[in-house]
This record gives sequence, C-alpha cells and structure tokens, in this order.
Amino acid sequence: MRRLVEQAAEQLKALGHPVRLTILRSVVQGPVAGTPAGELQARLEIPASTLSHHLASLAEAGLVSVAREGTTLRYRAEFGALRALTEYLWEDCCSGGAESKPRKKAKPSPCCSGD
Amino acid sequence: MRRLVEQAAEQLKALGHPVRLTILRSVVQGPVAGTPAGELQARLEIPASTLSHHLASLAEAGLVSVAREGTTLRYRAEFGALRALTEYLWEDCCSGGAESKPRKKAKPSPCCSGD
DNA sequence: GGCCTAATTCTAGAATTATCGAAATAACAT
DNA sequence: ATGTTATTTCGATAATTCTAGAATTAGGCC
Repeated sequence: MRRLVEQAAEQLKALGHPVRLTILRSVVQGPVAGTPAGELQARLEIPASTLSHHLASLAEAGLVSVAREGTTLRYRAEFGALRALTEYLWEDCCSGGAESKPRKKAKPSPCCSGD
Repeated sequence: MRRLVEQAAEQLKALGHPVRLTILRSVVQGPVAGTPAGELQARLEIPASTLSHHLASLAEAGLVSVAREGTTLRYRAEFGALRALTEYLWEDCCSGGAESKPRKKAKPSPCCSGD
C-alpha cells in the first residue's frame, strides 16, 4: 500500500489544474451512469486528445472511473475516493495528523472553533 | 477577482506534491504562532533552498502566511483558506453530485461534525 | 564597522507536464 | 468488408516544475 500522503498528493495534483477541476465538476454533476467523453468535449470545447489526457490522469488518480457503452466511454465520479480525499485533507489541516491518528477529538484547532 | 475554480486549482496544485503536503502537515501541527523555516528544514531534512521554494508556493496559494521574528521567519497555516478549500471541494464533489441523495439539507460535511 | 545566523533569491540543468494534430483503435451498422 | 462515429494513443514541441548549490539579503550582536 502506498503511503497515504503520496496518494493524497497524487489526487490533489490531478485536481490542481483548472481544466481538470472543471472536467471533474462536470462529471460530478452529470448523470450517475457517467458522462460520455464526447459530451464533455462538446461542453468544455477543448480538443478531444487534450481532454482524453486529462481524463486519463483523473482516472489514474482514482477520482473517476470509465466504462464502455457501445462506442462511447462514460466517465463517472468516484465519490468514495473524493470523499476520502476531502476527509483526509480536512483531518490534515484541522485535526492535526490523520496518519499518526490517535489525536482524539481533543483539539478542535482554529478551524472549527467558533468563528 | 479571480474565478473561484482558478483559485481552488492553484491551491490544490500547491497541495499536490508530497513534499509540500508534508510541509503543510508539519506547519499545521506546529504552534499557532507559526513554525520557523529552519525548524521545518531540520525536521524534514531537505535543502533550505528547496524548502523555501515549496513554502513560497504554499504562501502564494494563500495556504500559509509568514511573519518575521528577528532573523527567523515563522510560517503558519491559513486555516481559513484551508477550510474554504475543503468546503469548496466537498461541495464540488459530493453535494453537487449527490450520488444517491438529494442535496439540500445542508450536509454537515465531514468538517465539524461530531462523528 | 565586522561577524554570525536565518532564510531567500539567483542560476541552471533535469525532469515532468500541457497541448494538440495526426494516426490508430474500438464498436457497430450496412 | 467498408464506412462511420467515438475515443484514444502517438509524436512532437513548448512551457512549467523540481531540485539544489552558490550568492545574497536581513537582522542582531560584539
């Protein structure tokens, strides 16, 4: 199993590009069955090959999955991974260390305290 | 003002590198007053110039801030930005799609919920 | 002034990423 | 088999990022 921080970094990197983030948004908001690549291509108006590369890195990071349906490929969001990543980020930033774990909920850290 | 998606992408990109993610973790867990760069350098055992570049991109993204104290520079986490980013990601990935749930009902998001 | 420590900025090479047209593949219909 | 549509992979180039040693700035102290 890869180090948690490595995996999180890879996923965050995949999201760290405006086009890819937009692609993911589009996929997330699309039908649960998944969104055809061609539909994304038409909607976002970027060259098919460029889109394909971005989709590949999102898939490589495990943030989306792909399934063929006839000649079209449907991409759909991996909500489990997205949720895990969000929670990891939250733990990291506010709870103070998800990896070494123990840390009870003793310390809310500035984030969640009254503001 | 920059588009929200652009800003989020920049911040996610800053987090999308194992060393920077580790640096941020270290800063977050450090004292509220901020952690001196030298302490991070000693703890993480990376060349000072490399560390400085990584800290600069975290600061550029608004995820950490820096304050001078004598000859040392203290970096501290920008919890507000971190929380905003986490929430944006959450909204984008899970509330927007609501794979099996109708959104509305203000999902507490993993953040401050007891769980 | 000179000296020390802390940290950044300069510089440069290697490695990676981004982009996109052209060519290739996959599935299906005729 | 041929054609058509959907999408990826190839190939090539431009741009960016990563890394780290060397030089520099900033502050404090004698």
